[in-house]
Amino acid sequence: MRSSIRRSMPLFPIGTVMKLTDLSARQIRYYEEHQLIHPQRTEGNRRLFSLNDIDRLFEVKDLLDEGINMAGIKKLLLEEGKTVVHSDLKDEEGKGKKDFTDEEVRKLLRKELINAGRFQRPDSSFGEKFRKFH
DNA sequence: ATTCTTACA
DNA sequence: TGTAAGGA
Repeated sequence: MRSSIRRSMPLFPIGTVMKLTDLSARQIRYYEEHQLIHPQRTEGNRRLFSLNDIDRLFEVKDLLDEGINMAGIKKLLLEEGKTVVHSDLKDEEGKGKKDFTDEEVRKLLRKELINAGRFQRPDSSFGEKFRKFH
């Protein structure tokens, strides 16, 4: 299939994920405890989230808005999780979910790099834009 | 400046 | 879930 960057590649620190998903660090870490996401760690023990982790976070957020509790969310996402967790080479097959094109990924990464070396900037639209890819 | 873990007036 | 504390 197309030449895409593996969606499970560790890329963003928790701060970025917070802005993207509009979830608190507390919530993100809590969902990790519940095996809903599996961010990797850097040598310094910092979490690095992949695009798959972020997708999952959005799903969790949606389910939460629908009034579903952790137990329910885990039951729903954990099954599918078996596919996502080990999806280094393939993860969209049979799930009906679109994959990011290299250009889309590069676009996101570029934005990250640009904002990485600058002060604090309140961004409220990126999360929605990102979400639109779904 | 950021993120991490632990714990709870 | 928020938030403070103390270290990396």
